[in-house]
Amino acid sequence: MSLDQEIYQQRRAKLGELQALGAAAYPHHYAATHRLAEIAAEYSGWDAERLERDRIHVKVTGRIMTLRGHGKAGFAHLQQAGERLQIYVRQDALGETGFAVWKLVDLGDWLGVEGYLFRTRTGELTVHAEKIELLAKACRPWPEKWHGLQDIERRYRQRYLDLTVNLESRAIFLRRDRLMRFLREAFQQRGYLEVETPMMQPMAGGAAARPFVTHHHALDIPLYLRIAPELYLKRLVAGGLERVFEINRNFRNEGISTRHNPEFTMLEFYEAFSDYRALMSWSEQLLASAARAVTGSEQVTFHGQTLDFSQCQRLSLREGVPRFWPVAAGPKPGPEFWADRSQLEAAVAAYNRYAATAGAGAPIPSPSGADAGELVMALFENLAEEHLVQPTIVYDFPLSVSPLAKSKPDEPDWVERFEIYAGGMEIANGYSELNDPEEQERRFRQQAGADAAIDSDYVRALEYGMPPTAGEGIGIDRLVMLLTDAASIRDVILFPLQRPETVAEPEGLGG
RNA sequence: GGGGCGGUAGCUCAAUGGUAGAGCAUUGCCCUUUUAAGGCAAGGGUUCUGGGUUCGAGUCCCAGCCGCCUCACCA
Repeated sequence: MSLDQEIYQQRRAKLGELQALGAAAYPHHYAATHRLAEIAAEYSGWDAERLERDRIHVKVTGRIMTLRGHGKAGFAHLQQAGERLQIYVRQDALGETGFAVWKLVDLGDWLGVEGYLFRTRTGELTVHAEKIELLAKACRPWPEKWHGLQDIERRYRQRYLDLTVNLESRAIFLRRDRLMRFLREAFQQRGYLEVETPMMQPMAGGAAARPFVTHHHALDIPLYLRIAPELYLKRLVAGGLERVFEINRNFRNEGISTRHNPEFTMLEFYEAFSDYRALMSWSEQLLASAARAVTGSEQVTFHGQTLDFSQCQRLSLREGVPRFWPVAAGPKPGPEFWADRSQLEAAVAAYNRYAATAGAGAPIPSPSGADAGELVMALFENLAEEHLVQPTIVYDFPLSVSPLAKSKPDEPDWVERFEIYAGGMEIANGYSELNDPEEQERRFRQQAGADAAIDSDYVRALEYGMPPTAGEGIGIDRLVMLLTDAASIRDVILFPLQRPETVAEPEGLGG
């Protein structure tokens, strides 16, 4: 029998002993008078004399995190919502039966304690227990109290342990919650309506990622988990919901990395009678206020660097290529390299030679097959992205990589689109929305290929008329990473996708 | 999918190719103001799996599984 199983059986047996003492193994409720945080807030200033004079009776609950037996007495720390409070028990205060219950208590158990506050010789605020009740037993052995749970895989798999033992992990999710509240409030104040659109879609549109496929039995049709809510949200704008936002999951059947989880949370929002310029300014303010709301400052530490959200740098995509051109790759492309096919291909060739020799990056495949826009985009992503540590708005993208964005009036091959980068990651993407149905249909057909299906209801919605609109998506998980200095997207997602585990059964319940 | 690193007791970690250890946790005894409580004693191992080299493998080699990092994929 393994130690796990041995401990499991010992602790189940203790539940039986507890019932023999007249207690419930798993009681239904416990009426506490205080949260541990309330006790800390109200009585941390009280000295021993005052606590003795105005004796404060409390009933508290918490999980046992430390346990120190002293013969016919003992100490423990209860933890509740990240707060700890010490309790002191002694046989003469608890009585024979109460003390027998104490003897059956283990690390990790949930306990209800009734008593009065006092200060120990070392001055620690402590509950002098008069009555204790086991509320739920930890039948599995608890992680080590000092080093805690380090194994990164187990921290994700068994988040319930991680959240209790690693309080910095708990703090990340409290910050995440604060960000979500802030964002909802900010959008409501700007007159936005929060909506929910289908996560199961008959066609996966709005982005170019591989979808997950499932099947609906009653209708006998394939359904796709959405890769973006975009096309549904814009239908709503066409329907007169002039400002809408949605915060929810997208699903992309692609690789997993420190910046990618197959399901991730996206904030998408659309406002009528607006354009990408307006959204750039508003996004800039939004990020600054979000940083302040969540961290208390517009300057945020991320991977040892200070990111300043008080203002975004701005840079056109086309400028980015010469700006971040590495010396080792030879002469910089000229300022209008993108307008001339031969200059562009020369730049790609120079970059590819550089990528091969320095091992500094991935080569850009098949320059002759790609159109100019794809090449400029590839150059930008390979050269610039990692340098965009300070919050930066990159604007004006090639049309060929932006099938849903509206062209620039004076440059038909370029669109009114921007992305926001910070910490070397893309965190937002927005544009003036294309609302000409014929133009949209042409671009869909070009993207999908002649025979492939396109979302013709979306085109139909545009045919009824969608007002001029600007929209944007913000990657919430990555934003949380920035605001919590997280190294991996998995640190900011409670249950990141992992290969399934086979759970060890504790051969409990007497076999 | 490519490359790099890792997998040892419940947890955190040690161990030149030579008897697998420590701290915490667990069990028993002592202990009525401790706090990583303390003292005495005990139990606990498929060293990820399978092959191979060797007198001898946790250690070296090969294959596989799992994880992390990285590159690729991913508007």
